[in-house]
Amino acid sequence: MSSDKLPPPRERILGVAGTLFYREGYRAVGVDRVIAESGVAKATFYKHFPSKDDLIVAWLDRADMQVAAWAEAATKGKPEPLVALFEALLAMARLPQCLGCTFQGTAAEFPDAGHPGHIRARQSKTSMIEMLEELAEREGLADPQGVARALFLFIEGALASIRMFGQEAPVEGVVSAAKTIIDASRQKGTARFHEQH
Amino acid sequence: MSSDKLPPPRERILGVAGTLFYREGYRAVGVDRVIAESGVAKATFYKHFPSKDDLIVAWLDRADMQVAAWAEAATKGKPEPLVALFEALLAMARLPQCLGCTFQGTAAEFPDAGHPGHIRARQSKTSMIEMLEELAEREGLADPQGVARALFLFIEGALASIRMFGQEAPVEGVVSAAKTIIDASRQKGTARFHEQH
DNA sequence: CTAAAGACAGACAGGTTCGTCTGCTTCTCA
DNA sequence: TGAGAAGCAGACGAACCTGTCTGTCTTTAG
Repeated sequence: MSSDKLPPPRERILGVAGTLFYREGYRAVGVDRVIAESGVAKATFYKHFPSKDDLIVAWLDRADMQVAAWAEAATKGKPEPLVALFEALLAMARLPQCLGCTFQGTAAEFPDAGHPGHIRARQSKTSMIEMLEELAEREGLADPQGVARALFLFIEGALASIRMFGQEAPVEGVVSAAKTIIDASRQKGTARFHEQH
Repeated sequence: MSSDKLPPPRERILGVAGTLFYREGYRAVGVDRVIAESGVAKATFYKHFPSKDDLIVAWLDRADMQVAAWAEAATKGKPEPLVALFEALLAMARLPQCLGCTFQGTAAEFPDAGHPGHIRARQSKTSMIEMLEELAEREGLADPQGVARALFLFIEGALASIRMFGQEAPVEGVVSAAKTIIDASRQKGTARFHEQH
């Protein structure tokens, strides 16, 4: 009674491919394996995704939606949305299934800036920066763009560390470090005291 | 008269392989291409590097030495070595041949934590963190480990951004952001004011 | 009931991968 | 001068890759 019906082929392919790509990388996972593990015919696969690159981009589209939904849920209605975002980041880093950022992995596996996957990954990161700027403005911080970019570097650094170190990544301090950056921008009177030198 | 002698085969292989691996990735560059471009016989190649993984690790050894030398040169004798390190990082990011961090790329292409390349990359990052801790202690900062880890995230974030965005990476603010973190740790009296909440 | 669309199964082609192996040449050093 | 080490050149195999194609079966719509 409980869902004896499989999801449609396209969804099965995308689910399997996303998991494998994220865990093992794009080049390490062949199309044949995606096809076998999603229980689909080869012709069906190539009907939905004319090439492997199309599948990669489709997966990145899905991943971008998931990231956006995660950020939305983490910040919505919070009094300090930026701090809340970093707390959510830290919580995510502690999940065993968190292996870092798939967009960073995409840029590393396809260094050519013109590759469709690289382009899609860059889009996602650009919108992440824009979201941070928007939050910084909404909190009335001085130099919202500068704060957003500094915080973006923190996020990227944390995600890269997770890929490198796994669960032992040294990211515990990311929340308080982010607070330091945010608080420094809150002191409008003594703004940018660090540029005295 | 000026060096009509080629470097020995091992050096040629390592030089060519390093450049190609860094620019295009490990899986995108086959051993056949490394052999062809370094003008070496296949048997010679496999004599010096019994497997491709051995070549990868040898390249990472060399890259680690280069990074250590770079950090040494950037901080040696400077009154504020941590700040100087970030200034050097920013200068490096502006070089067109800078494409990000090869260790991050290694971890992304070989997500398996037990892969020889991943292990070697993790070693390099661990020693980078230790160097930062040492510098933080030498500067007499409060909570040197915490500062070192926060600064490490900045470095990793900047390097990941370079891989993603190239020359347009939003890293200009990394120096002043690092100063903010460092200065916050210098105020020993009001230490960790950001943890009031 | 019939017709058409969609999915399954799998062979096949052309290219690339890593690594082994066989000859031949050059250099070094005793 | 002669022997051994090292390097060059390239064939070869087995596995793997992406993408195409043929054919059968099931489902759905009119």
